[in-house]
Amino acid sequence: MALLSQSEIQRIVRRGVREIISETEFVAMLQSGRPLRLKMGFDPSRPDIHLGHVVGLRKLRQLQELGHQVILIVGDWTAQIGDPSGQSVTRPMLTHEEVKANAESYLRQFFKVVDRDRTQVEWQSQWFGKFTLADVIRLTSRFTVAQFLERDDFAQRFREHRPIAITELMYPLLQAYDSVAIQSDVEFGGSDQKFNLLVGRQLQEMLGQTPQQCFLMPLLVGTDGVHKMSKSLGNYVAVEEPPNDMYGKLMSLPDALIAPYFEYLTGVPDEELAEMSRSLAEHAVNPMELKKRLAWDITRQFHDSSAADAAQAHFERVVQRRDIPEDIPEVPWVARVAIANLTDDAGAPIFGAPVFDAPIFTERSSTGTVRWSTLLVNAKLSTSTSAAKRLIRQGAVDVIYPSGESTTIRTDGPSPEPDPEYIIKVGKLGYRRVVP
RNA sequence: GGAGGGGUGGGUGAGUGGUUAAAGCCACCAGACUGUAAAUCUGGCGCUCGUAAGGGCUUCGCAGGUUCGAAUCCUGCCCCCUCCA
Repeated sequence: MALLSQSEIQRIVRRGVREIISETEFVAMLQSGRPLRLKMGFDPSRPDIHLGHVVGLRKLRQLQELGHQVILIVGDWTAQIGDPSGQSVTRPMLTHEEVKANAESYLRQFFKVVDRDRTQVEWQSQWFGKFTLADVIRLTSRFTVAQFLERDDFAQRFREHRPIAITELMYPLLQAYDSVAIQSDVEFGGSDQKFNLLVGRQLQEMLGQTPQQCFLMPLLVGTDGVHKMSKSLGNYVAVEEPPNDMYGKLMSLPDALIAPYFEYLTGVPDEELAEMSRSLAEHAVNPMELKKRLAWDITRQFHDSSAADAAQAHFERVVQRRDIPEDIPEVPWVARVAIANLTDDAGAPIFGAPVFDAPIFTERSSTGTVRWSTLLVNAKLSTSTSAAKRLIRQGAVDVIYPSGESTTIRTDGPSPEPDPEYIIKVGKLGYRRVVP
C-alpha cells in the first residue's frame, strides 16, 4: 500500500465526514501500510438502506479502494433486544428466519455501494451465542451508570424524568464488544452513534487491544429539509427506489440541501462544489438546474445512465411540462358498488329489509354506470370514496380524451363508458387509462 | 411497599356534561402561482349513502353504568410514567 499524498488524505478525512476520533491516530494507521479492518454494524430489524446510510457506505468504498477490508456485523443479537429509544414500543423479537431474510435484503442493497470482494460478513450470534451470565456481568462491571449518563440522549431523558430502559444501557456494551470480537481498527457510524463507538474504543483498550478509531458521518437531512433522513419520518430516498421516484424525490429537495447532497453523495470535485455553492449564493444559477444534475447523478449511481436519462425525461415531461407520461397503468371500467342497508328518508332501517353488518360489494351496478368516485377508488388514486369526492370537489380530477382535450370533473356522477378509452388524472402525477 | 401523573384522530397536543367528527401545530392531499415534486398563498384532511342540499354510522385505553345527552361523571379492568423507600 502506497503512502498517501496530503491531498488524498484530506479527501478521506474531510469530505462527508463529521468527526474522526482520533484523526491523527487514524491518519497514522492509514499510512502504516497495513490493511485496516473497517467495522460497520447493521440492525437486521431495519433492513432498508436509504441515502442517509449511503454517506457512510461511500466512505467505506473509498477506503476499500485503497485496499482496506470491511467487516459488516449483522446485529442479530442486539436486534432481538430491540432498541426501545424514545417512546417507541419495544419491537417484537425477530425469528431467525426473519433476521436471515432481512440480512439478505440488506446485503443486496449494501453491495450497491460497497465492494463485495473486500467485505467480510460476521454475525453477532457467533460470539454472543456463547455468552454466559458470567460473561455479561464481567462486561457490565467495567462501566458505571455515570459514564453512560454522559451520553447525550440518556442525560437528557434522565434529567426530564423520562424512561431509560435497562436494555438501552446494554446496547452500547454489546456493540462495543463487537469491536473486540472482530478486532476492529476503525468503526463507522452516524454522528448520533458517537457514544456507542467510543465505548467500543474504551472496551478494546481495557481488554488489551489497540483502540479503534471512530469515524462519524454527518446525518443527512431528509427530503423535508428539516429532520434527519429516516424511514419512519417518510422523508427518505431508498437505495432501491425505482428511477423515476428516486429522481423525483430528489427534485423535491429544498434548495438548501443541494450543496450538502452533492458533497456527501456524489464524486463532484471539491473545487466544483465550492463553485456551486458560490453561484447558488449569488443567484447566478437556477437551483433547479443543479438539482436536476444531482438527481441524475444519484439515480445513475443506483441504476445506470440510461435509466437516469429516462427518469429525467419523465420528470421534464410529466412534472415540468405537465404532459402525459408514457406508461400509464390501466384501470378497468367496473363498478364496485356497496349494497347498503336500506333506510327510509329519516335514515332508519326499513322494516323487513335485510340488515348487513358490513357493506357487501358487487362488481356491476344495476344501472350499468360507474361513478367517478368509484373509478378513483378502483384505480387506487384515492383511498376511500369520501376522499375521492373531496378530490373531485377540489378540482383535482381531469379527464383527458384521445383527442387531447380535457375537462375537469367538478361533481361526482356517472363516468362515460371507455369507448374510446380515456385517461383520468388526479393531482399532478396520478394517471390512469380507463379500459373496458 | 407508599404517593402522584397519565392513556384523545398518522404524530404532537387542547378539550372536564350538550354549540365536539373533537382546537392549534406538524405531517399528508389538492388548488393557485412558479424557475422545481423548492418556496409562498389558499383549501381539504373518519367512513358511508346522495349530483347536491343533506342523511346515517363509527371514533377519545378496555368493559359496564348514570343521564334526554358522555372524550368529559361513576365502577371495574388493562397499560404507561414519575417520585419516595
